[in-house]
Amino acid sequence: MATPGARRDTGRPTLETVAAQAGVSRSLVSLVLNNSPKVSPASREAVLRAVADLGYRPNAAARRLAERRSRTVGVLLNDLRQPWFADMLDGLGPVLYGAGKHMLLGDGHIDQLMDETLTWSFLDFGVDGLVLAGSIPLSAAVVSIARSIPTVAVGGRGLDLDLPHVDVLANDNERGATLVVEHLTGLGHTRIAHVSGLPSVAGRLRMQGYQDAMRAAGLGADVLIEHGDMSEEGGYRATVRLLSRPDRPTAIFAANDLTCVGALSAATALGVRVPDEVSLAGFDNSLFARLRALWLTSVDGTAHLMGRQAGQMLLERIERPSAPGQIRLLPPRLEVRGSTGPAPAR
Amino acid sequence: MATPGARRDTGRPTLETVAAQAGVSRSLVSLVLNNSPKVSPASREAVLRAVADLGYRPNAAARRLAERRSRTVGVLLNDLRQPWFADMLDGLGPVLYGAGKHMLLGDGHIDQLMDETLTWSFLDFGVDGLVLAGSIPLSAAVVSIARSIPTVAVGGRGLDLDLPHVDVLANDNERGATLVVEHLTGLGHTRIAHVSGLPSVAGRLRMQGYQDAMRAAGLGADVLIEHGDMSEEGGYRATVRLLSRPDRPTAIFAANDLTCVGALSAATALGVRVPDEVSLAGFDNSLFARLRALWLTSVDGTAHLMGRQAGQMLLERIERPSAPGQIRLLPPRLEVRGSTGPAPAR
DNA sequence: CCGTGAGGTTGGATCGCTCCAACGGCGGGA
DNA sequence: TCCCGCCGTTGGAGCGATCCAACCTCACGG
Repeated sequence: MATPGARRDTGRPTLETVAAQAGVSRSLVSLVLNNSPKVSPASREAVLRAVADLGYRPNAAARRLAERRSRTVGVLLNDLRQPWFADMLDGLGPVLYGAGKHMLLGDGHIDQLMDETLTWSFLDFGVDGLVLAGSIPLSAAVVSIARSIPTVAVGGRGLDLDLPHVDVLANDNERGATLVVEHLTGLGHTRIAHVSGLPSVAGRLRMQGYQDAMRAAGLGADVLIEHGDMSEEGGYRATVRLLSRPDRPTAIFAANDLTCVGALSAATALGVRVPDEVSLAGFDNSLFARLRALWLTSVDGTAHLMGRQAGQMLLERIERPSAPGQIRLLPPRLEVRGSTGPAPAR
Repeated sequence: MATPGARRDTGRPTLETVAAQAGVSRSLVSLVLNNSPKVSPASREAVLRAVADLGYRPNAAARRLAERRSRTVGVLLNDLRQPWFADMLDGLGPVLYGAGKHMLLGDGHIDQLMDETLTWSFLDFGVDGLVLAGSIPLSAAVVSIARSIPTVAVGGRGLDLDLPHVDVLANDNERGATLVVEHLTGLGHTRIAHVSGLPSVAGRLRMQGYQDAMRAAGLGADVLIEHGDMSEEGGYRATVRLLSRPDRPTAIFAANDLTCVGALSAATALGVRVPDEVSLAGFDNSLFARLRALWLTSVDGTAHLMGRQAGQMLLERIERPSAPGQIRLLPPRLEVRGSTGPAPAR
């Protein structure tokens, strides 16, 4: 695919073009574009008009090359399918754009299949900062990047990240689990089981929170855990096992909404009425939980707020890259819906 | 080599560094990296070792500036919340990466809030091509971009795009609607209603397909449409209206899965059993439709395949930018699940 | 013995921008 | 009147890559 011969002229106006049109020098145009205070109103006016007339837009690559920074941050999501990303991004975007930064999105899931080209390309591109969202697997590429540029991890993974200058912003998963247990005990439940979502850090913390809260409520002996895997299928299977026990639980706390949906299906399939005979609670307050047909009580991780805060933390870190990394936990909120109700009379 | 006014040295190795280490010239290193055939095995070896030793990675901005192309395509999604994007991207990603292109993702929804900075930044960055996914509103920015660089529109919008050199790849929405109607008539239904999703082009086409298919089945007189808006809420309301009629339909074709979920809730709320008393079918075969607890019959738009094809079309268009734009429709598939069943005996 | 061409290799120009040192004009203080 | 400082402005040197024309070896045929 070698294209021999003359380099094509793209025809797009450059600084040079604008300068000529405005009758000033390249440098002056540059100063105007970066709104330097030391430009006379007259020149500024002339330049701006030339810019408008020509429809000039600066070449990002050239700017990046000269400036040695890209005014761009990379956002690595672990799987676009996770609904909370959208909310998180809605919070993150405005903060970054407000600071004059652009956002590059990448899907870590696809990236993995692609031999991490994306992650590397973030580095090659020279992003000024990186947001790791969700439980990104700590591949060599990611670690290497996180070590060399300002990074904030938001969401699930990260608490065990243990990199010196990386900030971590997460849901207080343990607190969320506590909220659920308190809600359920408040309704009179004692046999409260948990369907875990173990592979992930978030899952582990939620399980931990469940155990602690149960003990704190004096229900340490009633702790009952079946393992799921954060999927609907896993939730279904685990719940079938739970509801088949002779001393079946009257309430189930699922590690996430998808698991909870699985639990709901299982209860329906076994003819156990929700919430009359068994209460179900999920985690994430995702779109699923909000569907009328499901209407699940769920812990809200305040994704939007997390996005905003992640943005601010990243901007601060870009300012002072070597500040010690901090961990910030956001308090979750319980959204009570139709899947939980009073414990059945014995 | 006294460099006056020394700018900060980032410490990252450059071509120069590698060349020095390998004892050859910059140019040779460049040739090796672009695997030119005219390099002696010895030099190639030496260069590659130096690259590995130094951990050299080419600077994307510099490359882009010199090459005048970015090896990158922009993907503008209209709203990350749409589940089919993930599947589409799973199809698109490998094709593009396979051709040595990177992918920049952008969320048009956020972008709108942000005054279209993203869209412009794609242009500034100099993406080689653009994928418009879903029903992107045709803002000035988008139109201007689509006019100046190779673009493929995939998914909902686009059929009415009417830009000379833009390819359009879409679901055959009308055919999908036909599949549903045929499935339902095959089950003995005649009073088949439709909950539309009008604002969007896809919604209009699905409605059109429904009408045509009804007529083709000799049920032109039974055409019954209530307007929804592609949301759960809209589906709920429309279905309440439909099921409250004296001659209530025995089957409802919803414009998308979310609408169908709303319809399901409405049926449940009104005490109408699904599928015994009313059959429901959706469109998109999204995660919702696949949830056991909902288990909706739905039209599958083969998002993964669309992604793959969109990638190929874009690559071709990048090769020959001025070829006439083509429109390609992909045949959908009906995924039959638990929400449809035989028409109730009269 | 020399011209020739192919195979490798090299320097330098270039991409479009930023940044810095230097420069010209103008007004005010000595 | 002269000098100095300040404000605006300018040319030029990078940034880190690509690419082309020029160049240097040799091997080989005449």
